Amino acid sequence: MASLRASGERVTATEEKAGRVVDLNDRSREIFRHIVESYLETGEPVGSRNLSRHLPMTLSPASVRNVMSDLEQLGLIYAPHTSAGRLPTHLGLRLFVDGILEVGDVSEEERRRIEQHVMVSSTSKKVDDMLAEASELISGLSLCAGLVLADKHAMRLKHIEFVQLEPTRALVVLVSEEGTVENRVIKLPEGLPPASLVEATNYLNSHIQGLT
DNA sequence: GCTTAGTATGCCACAACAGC
DNA sequence: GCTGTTGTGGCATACTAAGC
Repeated sequence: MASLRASGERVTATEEKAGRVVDLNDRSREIFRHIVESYLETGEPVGSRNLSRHLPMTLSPASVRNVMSDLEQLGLIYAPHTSAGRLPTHLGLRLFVDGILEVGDVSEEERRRIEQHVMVSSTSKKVDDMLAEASELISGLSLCAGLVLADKHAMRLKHIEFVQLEPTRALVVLVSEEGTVENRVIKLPEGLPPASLVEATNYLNSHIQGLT
């Protein structure tokens, strides 16, 4: 399985597959990129039909399936079951992230553009808008997917809300003083009366303001 | 629990195109 | 003209979710 480098160092099966990925044509790369990006966005399997609709080039679902089949053989994607779409494998995600990291150093010009853009944005916009714009800017400069994370340690709470989804699940909505909103789904103890959530909401809102 | 609709894949046949 | 490659469409099948 493992081949040998010129230096005699062994190449793992993973590295070997990664090398074969380089041989993929632009279309296969584009499809792989869409699968990973869609997965990162929704967490759901990506189907050939949906993919064919959203691809920049015109390809039928069957053609997309053929490419998907190649990507599956390379171990980059897999199907959770026969009638589901495809998900990126650990190897696929690894290669995708490596691809992002290997875009290269940011040039002085690019750095200046980013800083200038963020400075302008920060004076007039909400954090969510700034993050979206920063992601767009990075994506534009790198020609890859852009991923931007905000520092959550500094988030100071302004308001909290519990929304019961099911008897044992609730959605927690956290609003920060900066205006950012975060959602979390939590498990509830069985038999918890709905009034308890209202009580918890009122209690927390009177005690958490300004806390991290 | 059963039925139905929607969506997905695999397989096959066919068409278009390029290379010989 | 023949052959191989690539792309497309159609059909059968599988699975999930929703409705009854």
